[in-house]
Amino acid sequence: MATVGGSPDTRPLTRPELRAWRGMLRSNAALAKALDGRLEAAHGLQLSSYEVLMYLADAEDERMRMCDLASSILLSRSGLTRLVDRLQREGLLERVACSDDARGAFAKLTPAGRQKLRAATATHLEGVRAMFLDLFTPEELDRLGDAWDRVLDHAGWGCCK
Amino acid sequence: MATVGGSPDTRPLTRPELRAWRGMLRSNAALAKALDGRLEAAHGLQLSSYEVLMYLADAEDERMRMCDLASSILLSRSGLTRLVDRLQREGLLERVACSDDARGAFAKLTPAGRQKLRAATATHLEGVRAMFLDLFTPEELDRLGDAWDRVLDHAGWGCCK
DNA sequence: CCCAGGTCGTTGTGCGCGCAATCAGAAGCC
DNA sequence: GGCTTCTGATTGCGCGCACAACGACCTGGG
Repeated sequence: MATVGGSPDTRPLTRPELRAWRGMLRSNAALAKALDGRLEAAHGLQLSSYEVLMYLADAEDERMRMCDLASSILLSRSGLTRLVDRLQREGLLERVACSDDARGAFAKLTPAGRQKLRAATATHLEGVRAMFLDLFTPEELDRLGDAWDRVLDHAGWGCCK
Repeated sequence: MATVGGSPDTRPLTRPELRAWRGMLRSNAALAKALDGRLEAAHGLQLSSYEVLMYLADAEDERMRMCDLASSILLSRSGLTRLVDRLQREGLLERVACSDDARGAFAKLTPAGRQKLRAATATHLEGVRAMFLDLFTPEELDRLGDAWDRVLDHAGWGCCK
């Protein structure tokens, strides 16, 4: 029926394959849009802004190099520059010069930023749990985690990005 | 230690939770970027363009209403208008008036579009299999499919969007 | 010491997207 | 039939992002 020949698998996706693949795309889109919308509505904060504040809060001394921050939140360096610009303008973080590398710059959380993050975190975590985590048992979450590790590892993102 | 009180679960994410959640975000980003890059490099086609052609090819008479197309590929109507503009300019599809609703318009695959899709599909499917589907057993894919259904169902996307 | 090559952050530019407004046409109501 | 109301598609506009180019700076080899 299908094209015969041993080339790298190009058959159309089977139903289960389609379900697994397209479901992931749609779920991700739905979750991202919903969570971003909630955060925006409740605190006037973009999801990407939230991620910046969150990584900063987790970092030592609440500060990170622009470069590391960019790769943490999966953004280009130029994109991060502008994002940090906006957050600085809102007073949620500040730029701090780097003493041992005059090229470098830190983004550092301000008290206002810390407070904003606390409020936003409640909203965000509540959403993540309600729309995602709570739908699965701990065992299922582990399975999912394994799956992602497999994907990221195979894509070469576990190590170099 | 943590804040005591029975409010809707706002504790920080546990390690397994974080792994399941952030892994999904990163996997999705990695897959999307990689697949889009391949498609772009091999055929000068965006992932979103590919999706349009694909849905058209699957549709009856290889044509779909703009509206349906937009919701299929999770794009705003205005976004789709421009995307179809571009694809039309490249000759991959054409606009066809709708006889029973003068407001409506169809996007219809051209022979060139069909051919382009055939070539791109090989690249795309190969990528999806290599980077995602092949990493899982059929049983695991079913589990994943179940997971997505749960997420989408709970988000109210199974029915109304 | 000096220079080549790499890295960090910023800026110019273009692109794709969503939102809101708009227009044409359909659908319901009296 | 004439009115309001709704829907499909397009357009104006602003935003956030990536890419490429740039200047400042670090680093290693001669």
